[in-house]
Amino acid sequence: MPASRSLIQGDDMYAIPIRDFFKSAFSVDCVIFGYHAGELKVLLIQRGSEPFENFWALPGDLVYPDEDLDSAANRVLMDLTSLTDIPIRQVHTFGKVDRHPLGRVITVAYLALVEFTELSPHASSWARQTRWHPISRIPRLAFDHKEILDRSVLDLKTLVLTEDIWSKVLPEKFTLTQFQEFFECVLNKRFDKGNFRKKLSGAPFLRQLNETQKNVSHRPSLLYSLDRKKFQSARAKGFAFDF
Amino acid sequence: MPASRSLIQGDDMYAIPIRDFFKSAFSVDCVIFGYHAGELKVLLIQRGSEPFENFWALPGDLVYPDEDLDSAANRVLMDLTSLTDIPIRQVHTFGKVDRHPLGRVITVAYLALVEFTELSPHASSWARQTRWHPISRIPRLAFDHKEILDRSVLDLKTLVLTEDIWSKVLPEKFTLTQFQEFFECVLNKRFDKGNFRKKLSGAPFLRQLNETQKNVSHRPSLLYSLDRKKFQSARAKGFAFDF
DNA sequence: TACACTTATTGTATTTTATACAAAATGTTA
DNA sequence: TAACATTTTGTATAAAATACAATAAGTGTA
Repeated sequence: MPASRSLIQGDDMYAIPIRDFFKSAFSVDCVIFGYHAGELKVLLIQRGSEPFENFWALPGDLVYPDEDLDSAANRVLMDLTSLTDIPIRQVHTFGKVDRHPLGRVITVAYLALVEFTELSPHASSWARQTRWHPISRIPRLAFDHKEILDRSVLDLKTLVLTEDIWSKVLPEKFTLTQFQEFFECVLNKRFDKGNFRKKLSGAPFLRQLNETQKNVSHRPSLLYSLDRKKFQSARAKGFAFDF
Repeated sequence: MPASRSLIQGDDMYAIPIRDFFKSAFSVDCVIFGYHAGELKVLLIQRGSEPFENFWALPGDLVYPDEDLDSAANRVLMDLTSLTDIPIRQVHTFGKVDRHPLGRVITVAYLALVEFTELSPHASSWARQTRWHPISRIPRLAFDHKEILDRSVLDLKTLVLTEDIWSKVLPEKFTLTQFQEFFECVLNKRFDKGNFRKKLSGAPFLRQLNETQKNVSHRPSLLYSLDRKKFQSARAKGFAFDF
């Protein structure tokens, strides 16, 4: 395509009328990962209408003309889970010409991570049902959602090492074992217990509490909490886990 | 916004007619980084028309209705530099409601890295002029392009450690010193010469050639070349530089 | 109470990697 | 041939990663 087709940049000699450009839509799709006790799942909806009626799909929606992209992603998350205040991250934008049967629709994928037992997603007008699916067993998905999901799983692995998106999956007070199990699950690796703790022992963002586990039939663990401020400032200086 | 406004998902009781969603456009903007001899620059254009006439801006264009996102980014790069076969990477999508004066336009930012002396970008119908600007001295930019650029500089630092987008900035045959200088420049760090080489000495993707520098007034360096295949397979196994 | 049991926590010895710095090598140039 | 500039190799030390063992502190049970 010659540059001269361009209009918005100023040359309209052979240009497509600009109104022909303003006939597209964009959507957001949310990859909502759920973690609990060593299991990683993803929240899917079963579509209630065409196209791809009855197919499982990532929850998503068209973006309103007067709505920011990030707001749209938060809205979808909110509609489905009633959760606000969940950190979300943009992953990638998928824009193949024919990816949507109804017209030209590109979609911006977002990723979130929550504790899935704390959350009962409601079916909604547009979702026949919602269900947590283990990431290891995913049904056939609508649109290009499998590609979006695969990409997001990779991105999640990077993100847990650099950002505190895991802050919502651990209880307010957690043990180092829980902390380790989470990373083992997401990264799909095992760590030596002693060495894992040694690595974390200097971390300024882990506050050791004067409290221990209760009612466990073994030596109770010390409890820790996350100091978000200190994590952010460590991150700003370039900190990342090197698991 | 209530979920019930959604239409594409199936509920049209209170919905905005779907045609009202298909009134947006999207563009791509290319952050073309140029490297040469320890200097990092970015290619900007001076806009030839409104909006933001005469402002410096990232090269970009609206995406045609029948054009994939990646193709559009390649087209912009091609129009401006006549270079094909440059690896590009999607960075982020910027979608604030009012980011474009002509209507709802979200933009997908792409990043590329080239050797800037090998390239004479042409001014074009839509670009009054083009110029390489050192990343340390950037003029006021049109739209939200400063935000896009800042974000891309950060992404570049991550990308050079994990992907071979640097493959186009080094000559076919290069010295380890050149290799080191490139990373020092982009990452804005200094490395010990001996230790830097030691780290690289095991790298299977660096082929040592039976050839040395010519016409240098000091001990000539051995020349190396990149084995792309081996780099890719190392990368697939999780390799990344840890500079 | 004493002892088994389970997991937490600390420790230690070994290997590997990073770092700082120096020495030697190899071309050009005067 | 010696000065010069950079490459290349080496070495000594410090730091970090790893494997694995020992000890601690609860619960449950004889």
